[in-house]
Amino acid sequence: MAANGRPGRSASVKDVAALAHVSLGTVSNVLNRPDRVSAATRERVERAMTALGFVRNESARQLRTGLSSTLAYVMLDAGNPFFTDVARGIETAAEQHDLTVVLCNSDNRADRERSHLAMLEERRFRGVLVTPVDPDSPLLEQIAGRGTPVVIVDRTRDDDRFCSVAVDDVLGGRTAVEHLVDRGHRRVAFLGGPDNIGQVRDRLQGARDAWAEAGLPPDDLTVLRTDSLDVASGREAAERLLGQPSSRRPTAAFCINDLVALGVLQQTMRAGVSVPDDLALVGYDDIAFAAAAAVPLSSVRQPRELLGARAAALALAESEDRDHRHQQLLFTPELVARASSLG
Amino acid sequence: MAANGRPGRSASVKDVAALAHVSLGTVSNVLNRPDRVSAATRERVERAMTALGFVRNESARQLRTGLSSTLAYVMLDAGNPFFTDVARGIETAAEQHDLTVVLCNSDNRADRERSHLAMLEERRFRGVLVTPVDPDSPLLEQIAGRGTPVVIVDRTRDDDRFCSVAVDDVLGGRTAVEHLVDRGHRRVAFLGGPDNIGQVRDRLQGARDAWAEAGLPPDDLTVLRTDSLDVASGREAAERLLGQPSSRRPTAAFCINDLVALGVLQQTMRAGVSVPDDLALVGYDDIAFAAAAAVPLSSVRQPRELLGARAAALALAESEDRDHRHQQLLFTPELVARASSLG
DNA sequence: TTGTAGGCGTTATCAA
DNA sequence: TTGATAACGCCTACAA
Repeated sequence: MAANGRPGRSASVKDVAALAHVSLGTVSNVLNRPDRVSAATRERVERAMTALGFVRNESARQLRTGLSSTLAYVMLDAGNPFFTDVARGIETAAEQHDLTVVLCNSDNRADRERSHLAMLEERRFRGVLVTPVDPDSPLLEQIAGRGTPVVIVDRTRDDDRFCSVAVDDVLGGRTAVEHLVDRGHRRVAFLGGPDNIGQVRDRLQGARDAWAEAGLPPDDLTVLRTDSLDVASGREAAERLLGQPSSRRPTAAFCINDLVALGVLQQTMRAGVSVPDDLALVGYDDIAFAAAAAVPLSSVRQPRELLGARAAALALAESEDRDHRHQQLLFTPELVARASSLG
Repeated sequence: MAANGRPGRSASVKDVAALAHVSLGTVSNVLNRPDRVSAATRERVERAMTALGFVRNESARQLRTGLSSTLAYVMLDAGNPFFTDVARGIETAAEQHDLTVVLCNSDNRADRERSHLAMLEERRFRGVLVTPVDPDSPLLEQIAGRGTPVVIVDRTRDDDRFCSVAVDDVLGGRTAVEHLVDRGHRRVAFLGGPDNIGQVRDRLQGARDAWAEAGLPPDDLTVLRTDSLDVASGREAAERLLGQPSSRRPTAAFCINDLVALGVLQQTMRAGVSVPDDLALVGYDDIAFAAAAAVPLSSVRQPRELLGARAAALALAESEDRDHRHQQLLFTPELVARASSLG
């Protein structure tokens, strides 16, 4: 296969040049400015390339040019469809600019996030998009300081040292609770946690705002904390919820995301409690599984793919623009009402 | 931030050497053989590194050493939890060997798979794991030919030019149908497609084997084709299934994967048809959403994380072993019976 | 223990 | 249009 002399190393421009009886610079020209080389020699060079199975060495290219054509997205949890949809948006946008995207999964672990970011920094990517486990990680500033565009996705930071794209979580929480109040609910539970996640705080804040503005007693909006944002946490929280005497039990639950809502739904059905008659349910994210649930789930939709696409565009703009001004984009969520909250 | 003279380029070993008043080789030693440098100078060098915000340039390192410490997994569909679980297995195994993993999503598109593979080839990764859209893509052989270990994940090829890890799909199909026959079903539907996917053919083959061995008439195992392997396809197939007169309608359905089964479940409940009383259901993959479905889904479990972990190990072994023999690993699936197929 | 020099594969500049 | 050459940042002999 590797028809050149050195085992373990594949053919280089030098090998191609030798076989085609041209200089190494000419081979490079065939690669990068084909117009500057005569048709005859170009064809000869190209034949040599295929004969040797030549493939450009991107490390050398990048070392020389200082440029990379790949974007990285460090995702918080590859198992959550929300983030894979964001990733799809990134990929679609990147594709239009001939960039490729690699995904890194930090799987909710700060240590893994660190090791990914360190790897990305060493490889000098064109841009790094990240939904951070730890939004305050110094690595983010460090990478940005080296000149690599860093875009924070689906999180906000208080500073303007990065571009960021996010969705208005306060508004999302407000929208969900307004909907439930409109539907006549007067005892509502908020299921979510842990509290150190900004989104959890924001959505709860929005929920409380809506509740207060409806003039309802604060104590009737109960909060059930969850340890994480997955299906199991939803099941567990539902058990606590259903353990309350039905006279005092909330008639609706607003869940921090669809995974939790799905867990609640499952536990509820198992207990013979009807959704939405005995318990109305609103989730968050509107992942595909939400519409496909046994009782189609009402959910607060975020523009997932758009989020990704704009994040990619921001990274690209920053990498091309000498004096770029960071932007914080905030999108508006939208309630999608389905059977789980409609009579 | 970049305290050296050249704008746009970050600090190099040379800059560090200058600041620490040592030679460039000493800096390299601090990086790679810290034991060979005196504590005093080492500390001086390290101070210079942090002062300059030095981060090793991996492109240069890789160019020089020819070695990479990152593995890539080109996944078929990042939105399918099956593949993210495989990816998790890969990451866990890689982590133990101090390798990092990047994920590429081909999203079921051959063109995107090609562009990812091309990118990976140019970057000379340590190993490439791939669940191919196109198992016969010449790029796979090309990459392997260049000396990069290529491991085929969850697919089989007829040749032994690659390592591969897969699960015995014929056995899986057999197991599912044996279970349904055991439960007394005498009219069963197989829902899956398209037919050019090896898994679809294999699982159907296994289903037919079991059916024949039970001495049941071939026509009573009906096949409903789907266009793809997602929830929407399941809903659509269920409509066709439920359109049949209930006297002739199959009493059980074996679905090509859990996404399809979830779609069937949803459509079934919407139509007021009871699972499992009117229609028993068995899926495939045993993704987390299966157990969490409204009616917990019976499913054929594949050892997803193990699959990934072993794939990573094979890639690593091949990259380290001069005369490596390719292995084809075949794992055994296991039926997990839940409410959807139990009376 | 530390310094020097050569080269990895590529691109770009400058001459021819 | 083509060729020679230097440089990107790093690692590793080998020399001091």
